[in-house]
Amino acid sequence: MGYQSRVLRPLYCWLISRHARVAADTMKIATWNVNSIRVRLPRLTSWLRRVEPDVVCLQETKVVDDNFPFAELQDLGYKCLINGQKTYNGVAILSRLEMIDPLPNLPDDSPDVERRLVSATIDGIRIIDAYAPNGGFVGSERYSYKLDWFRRLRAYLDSSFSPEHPLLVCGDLNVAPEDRDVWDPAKWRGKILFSEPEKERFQHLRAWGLEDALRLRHQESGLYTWWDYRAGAFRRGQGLRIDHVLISKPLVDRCATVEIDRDERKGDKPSDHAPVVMSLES
DNA sequence: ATGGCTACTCCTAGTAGA
Repeated sequence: MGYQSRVLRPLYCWLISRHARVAADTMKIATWNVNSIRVRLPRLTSWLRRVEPDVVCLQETKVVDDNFPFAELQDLGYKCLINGQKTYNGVAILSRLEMIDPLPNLPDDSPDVERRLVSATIDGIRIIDAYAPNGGFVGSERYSYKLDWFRRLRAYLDSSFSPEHPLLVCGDLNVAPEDRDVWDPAKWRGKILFSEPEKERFQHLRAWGLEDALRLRHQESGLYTWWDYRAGAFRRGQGLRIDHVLISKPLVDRCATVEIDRDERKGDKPSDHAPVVMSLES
C-alpha cells in the first residue's frame, strides 16, 4: 500500500533499480540508427552505460552476423537478436529481458531481402525494429520500393496482430510526418523523406492503431533525430524527425516520457542520427 | 558560395545514405 504513495513509490523504485538489472517500475525502450555498429561501438557502449535502457532497437548495423560485437554487448548485460547484412542495412534488438518468438524480416520478404526488420516479444510487448528504405529520389525505383515496403508493413500488422494488444514499431522510418518535423518545410516539400506519398504511407501505418509516442509528450517544432553530416547541419539546427516510436493503444497510458538524446549527435564520430528513448510504466 | 560528410568495399573510386 505504501509503495503506491506519490513519495514512496519513486523511492522504492529507485532502490530496486539500483539493485536489480531490470527496473521494477519502468522499462526504457530506445531506438537508434547507429550507421555502422563497428564504427559506433565505443559510443554505443558508453551510451548504454549512461542511459541503461532495457531494450535498444538498432538500425544500419552494416555487419554480417558473424562479425557482430556480441561479447562487448553481452558484457553489459544485453542479449542480442540480429538480422545482419554486409555493407548496407542490418538491424538488431539488444535486450536485458528475455526475447520470445524472434522473427527476421517481413513475412513476404524473399530470403535474400535487404535486412530491414527484426521483431520479438519482450515483457508481453511485440517489438518491431524497422529500418525503412531511404528511397533515393522521388520517382526512382528505390522510391517505389519504399512506398511498397510501407504497404507491406501495414499488411503485416493487419494480418498478424491486433491494435488492442501491446505492440510497438520503432526505428528509422525515413519519413518526416509533418511540417514541424522539418527544419525548412518549404525547401523539403515534395523531396525524399517529406513527399506526400511517403507521408500518406506513414499515416496509413499509424491508422492501423499506432500513436506517435514523441507527439504524445511534445508538441513543439524543432525536435529532430537526424542531421546531415555535411554543411554543419547539426550546428545550424538543420534536422529532420525521421526516427520514430509508434505504440498501440494499450501502451499509450503507460508512456511516461519520450526524449531525443541529441547530445549523442555531438562530439567525435557521431552517427548522423540521435537515439530516441521512451520510458514505459508497468 | 545552393555544397559542404561518412562509411562501405575482393578498398585508393564508386556507391549509398537522407
